[in-house]
Amino acid sequence: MASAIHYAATLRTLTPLGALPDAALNTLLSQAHSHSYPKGQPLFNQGDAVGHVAIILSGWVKLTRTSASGTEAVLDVLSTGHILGLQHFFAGTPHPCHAIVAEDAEILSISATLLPPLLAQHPALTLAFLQTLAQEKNALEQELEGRALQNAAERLGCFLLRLVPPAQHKSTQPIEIKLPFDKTLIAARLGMKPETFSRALASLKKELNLRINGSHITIPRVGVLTKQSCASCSGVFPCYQRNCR
Amino acid sequence: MASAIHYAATLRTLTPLGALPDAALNTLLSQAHSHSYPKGQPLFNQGDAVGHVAIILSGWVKLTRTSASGTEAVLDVLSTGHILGLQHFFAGTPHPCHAIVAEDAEILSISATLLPPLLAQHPALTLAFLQTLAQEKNALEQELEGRALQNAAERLGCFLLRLVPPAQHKSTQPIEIKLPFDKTLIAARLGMKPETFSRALASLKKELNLRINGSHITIPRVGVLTKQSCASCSGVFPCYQRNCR
DNA sequence: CGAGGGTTTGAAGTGCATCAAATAGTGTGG
DNA sequence: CCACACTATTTGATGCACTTCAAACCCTCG
Repeated sequence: MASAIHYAATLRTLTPLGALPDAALNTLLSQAHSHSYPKGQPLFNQGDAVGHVAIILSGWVKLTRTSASGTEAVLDVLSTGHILGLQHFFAGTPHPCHAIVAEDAEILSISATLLPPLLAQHPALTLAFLQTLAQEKNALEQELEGRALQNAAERLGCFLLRLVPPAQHKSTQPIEIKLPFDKTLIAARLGMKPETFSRALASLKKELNLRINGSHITIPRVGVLTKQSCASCSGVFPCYQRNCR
Repeated sequence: MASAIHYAATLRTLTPLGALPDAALNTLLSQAHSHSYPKGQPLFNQGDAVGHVAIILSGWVKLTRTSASGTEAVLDVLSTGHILGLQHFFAGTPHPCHAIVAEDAEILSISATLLPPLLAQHPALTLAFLQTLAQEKNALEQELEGRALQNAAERLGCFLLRLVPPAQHKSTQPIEIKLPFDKTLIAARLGMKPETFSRALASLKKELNLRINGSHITIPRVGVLTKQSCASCSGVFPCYQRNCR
């Protein structure tokens, strides 16, 4: 456990907590604690009561649901700046999914009891949460569209594109990106099996002359990848409000 | 166009507008107008600016996205009490999807310009919107899980179960339900082709002794359907916060 | 009655999953 | 620094669920 005040700047730019005035944010952070979690550790499980919200400071956390027959669906894999449990707090339901650390993570916990008075005092915070949730819901609908309309290779291409830094979206130079976590987890995140992921990547490599070295991938021409991946999608790259880093 | 005051009671129970005091709701409704739209009519299109929010008073509206190559994904099909465009208003983006009337509908339009002052004056409304959005986001994640883990027949079974009135969830008597819209649209809503829908229904019919007469379906034992449909899903029926009627 | 959309049925094709096994990569203890 | 154990990733062969294409059927409505 450590004090969390020195994360203020990060939280201000990356999360809706930026809607709070400095003093209120500092007060809030003085009541929060950050903690390191190793890969594999659950932050909460499906069915748990929502006792606190958890802000990811670093690392990756996957949200999953497990069916009665034991298969696991990965809903999302989240990183710095994402607030876990917020929507469950507002929905008034227990956690409907598991949150499991996918890559060693630093997590800031805020007790749910602190939120109601904070919301009452700071309407701007409430609106900021509303905006965040609305954008996340849009992103989720886009995800659903992708599952319906794109094949495995297109979904993967789309994922790779979202790893390209915004400054290089229009670049005509080769771009090197690094996969942020396990290929197995990326596969699950994209709704496919590891074997399918591997074959999809191989086919993209062939078509687009990707250079692949473990988790490092060089895309010779971003524009060409865009053309192949965005064909059966309703948006045009860059299409995601929320990106993947 | 007609005045909308007489919808107050409906809106109070079915929508987050119920968080408003009577006077404020009535004022709001006096500035809103209801209008009938025939099947097929678009309420807004992908890319449109968000000029107003639209509350469904009756009928059905489908939300769809169209890919560059022309295929259509149905995100949801919505009915009485759902507020269209709210999340796009809060996200600050143009409409990312089409809203098209699927069955003749009565729609109440509220200009988006009315919302900011209303939210400023009524924090309870803001919180109610937050709750609604959070629940809808949960439902969407459940949908995503379903697409990942359930096969066509299971998704259909799940859909049929959500048409059973809550009072009869535990009943051991045969229940008759009526499909609320076209089988073709239900198929799209469930992420399958009409042919697949038809075969899935036929297989459920055989396994569960459904009686099928056009859009009227009799389920001899709800519990048996539950067992077959909820097997590869993380929830236990009744699992949906929001239901389908 | 006839036109046209919704629905069903059949036959064939396709993409992804599954199963199985090889290979590469990573961390551990000696 | 190496051998081992273990996991991640790739590759091949096969199966299955859903799609696609085609045609029949059915139902409603002018």
